[in-house]
Amino acid sequence: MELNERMKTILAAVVHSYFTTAEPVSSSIIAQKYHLNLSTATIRHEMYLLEKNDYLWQPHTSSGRIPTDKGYRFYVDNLMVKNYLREKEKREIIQIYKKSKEFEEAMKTTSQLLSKLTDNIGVVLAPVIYNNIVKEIQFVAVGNNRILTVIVTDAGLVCQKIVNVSGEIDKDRLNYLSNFINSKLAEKDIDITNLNNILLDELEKIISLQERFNYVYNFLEECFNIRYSENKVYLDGRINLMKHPEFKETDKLNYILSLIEEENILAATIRGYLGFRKTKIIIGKESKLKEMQNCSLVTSEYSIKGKSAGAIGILGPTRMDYPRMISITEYISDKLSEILSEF
Amino acid sequence: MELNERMKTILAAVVHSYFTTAEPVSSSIIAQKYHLNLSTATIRHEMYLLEKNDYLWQPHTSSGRIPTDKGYRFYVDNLMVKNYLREKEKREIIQIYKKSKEFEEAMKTTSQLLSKLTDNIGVVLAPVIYNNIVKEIQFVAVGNNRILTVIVTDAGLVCQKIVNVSGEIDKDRLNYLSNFINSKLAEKDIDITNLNNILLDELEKIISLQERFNYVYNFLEECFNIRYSENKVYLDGRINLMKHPEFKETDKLNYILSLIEEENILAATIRGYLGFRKTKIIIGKESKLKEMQNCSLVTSEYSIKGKSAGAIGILGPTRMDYPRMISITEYISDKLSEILSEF
DNA sequence: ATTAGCACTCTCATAGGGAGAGTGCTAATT
DNA sequence: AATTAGCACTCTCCCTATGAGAGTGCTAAT
Repeated sequence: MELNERMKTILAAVVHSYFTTAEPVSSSIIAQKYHLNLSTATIRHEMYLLEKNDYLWQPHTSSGRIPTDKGYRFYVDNLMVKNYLREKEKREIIQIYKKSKEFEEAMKTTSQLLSKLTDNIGVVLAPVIYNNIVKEIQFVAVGNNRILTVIVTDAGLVCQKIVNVSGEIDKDRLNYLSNFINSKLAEKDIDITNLNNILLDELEKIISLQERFNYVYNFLEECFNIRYSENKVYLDGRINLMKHPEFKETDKLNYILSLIEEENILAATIRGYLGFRKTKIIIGKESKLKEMQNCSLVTSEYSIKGKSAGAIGILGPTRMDYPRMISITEYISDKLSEILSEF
Repeated sequence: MELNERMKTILAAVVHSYFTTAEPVSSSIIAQKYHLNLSTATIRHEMYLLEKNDYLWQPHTSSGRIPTDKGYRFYVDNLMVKNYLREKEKREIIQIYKKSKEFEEAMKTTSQLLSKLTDNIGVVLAPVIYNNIVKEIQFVAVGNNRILTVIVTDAGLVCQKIVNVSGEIDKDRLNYLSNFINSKLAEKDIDITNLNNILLDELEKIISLQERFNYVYNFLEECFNIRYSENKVYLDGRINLMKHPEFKETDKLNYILSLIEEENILAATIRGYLGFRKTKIIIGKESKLKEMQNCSLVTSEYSIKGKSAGAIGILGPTRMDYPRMISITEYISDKLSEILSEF
């Protein structure tokens, strides 16, 4: 069924009122607060139709109405008015970011900003590295039997790993090795995912010539074995959950807490939604995760030097101020992109 | 008032029964479950005295009794029977640790182990570095205008920092610099806290002689400026809170959630209790933090190569199985010490 | 010193009732 | 044909009452 204009107006009013008060919305509230010049009976009739079409639902007969996931979806896709951050808010965000001189700090600041500005949970996925071109590899002997491998990518991301080796470390050989590898890297663009295969193939050739490289082979294999599955996630504002009346019910709180406990699952979920467009909104049961059924997630991708790198987002009850969540997420992802590109 | 033997027995029984059932303990329950060969009236009389002396309290007149913080304290200090982990459990812990090849992994594994084994929140404070002797410093140019500084301490801890520099990096100068610094480090034991002062003093001398070092001065100042306040904390098992009936009450949950939201405060609190003895127990209001008033914290220090490095702990409701919490915390801290010492 | 006995207190579950909010339906109005 | 007034009906919420049950404190007897 196609919604007529009046139904759209009423749906938008219900979404707005329910977001504001967290109470089921009655026909008289719509009539009073939104000046539609309609009687409550007429509004009631339209709400009845909206309910029949799954845009609204009632906790019990003779109570006011609450938007369904479908109702929120229609609102987000067709009804909501874009929100713009005030200049003052933008300045404050920029001001706070000025203090972030390092990568880790920028990530933390971002999740804090997201949670403070939205009163929800702020989520930041660290940049993925696997589609990056490897620009440079350095080996640093730390102590007597450990080597710190530093991989620098074209986007300027730095990826480190400490590997234990048996036996003394010969610094000259280590130098020779890194010079050799870096010369190979300069020749062609090697994706970090292929690092292992390509470089070890190259090394095979030398090893057959120069036996003395043999001892580093195992160590290199370990160095290049970067675990892509390990997605660092920065979360902030869990306590904000307690501000929302929907999470007064223990089982709903339980769901969302177990969602944010398993950071890997949350990260994988967010990644699963990426790539289609910059900002993405997942409302309640639209997610396959049962833990997310009472929540909405607004995510926005950020980039480093123009190349998509990761995503930020906010997680809260489905009853949220979607226009504002979107504008905040988008603005912050833009700023984060700028900052990370400068590093 | 000095507690007589019978009062001690009854107090221990109340603590045990309340831990098991989470229900206020009545005189008849004590009589039935703990076979003291006393009538309920006698037990009631002793409980009355225990209450008068603040070891027990009643939620309301004519209800059973619950231990107070003081009651738990007396139990922990004088009554509880030491618990020993079963060999099977020890083996399982060792087995799980075998997978941890890296520092970061060991930290995460530890917090997970703590939370899984105790059904409470597992806390791990990363090793503090400020009382370590600096053994070695390496500079690695990453990209064109960034330098990765790697500081290795005598305990084998590695501390890294990326610093932006303006202008091109001369690799020969960087080498010269690190050789110079490492020679100075070999001469005397420099505490990491004094790194900045001492080395920059030394550099001053050279700079006056060799003008070309001037450009690195600012950069070094930034490199050595390690922020000690930044205490990395690993937390796991927040969801376990929901298993305990005491946190069904929203405001109690609120308190503990805000405690674990501010990881820095939690870390500082735990650090504040360290040093006196290996294992420390903080019960409810014994902590000055109002957020901790419904919780207990059991912490145990771990060491690296015999030198105290950090602490692990578990955080849960005051109604907890103290003997078991202690044995788990102590055993895991021992294992963690071993693993970190081997790295 | 211990205990049996008992009155007393408080919680908890249940039921009833009245107020209030809000709906759905129908008949009247525009 | 669309809108609305009117009204019966439903459901929640809050208050009160009531009785059972658990547990205590006290006293007198053992």
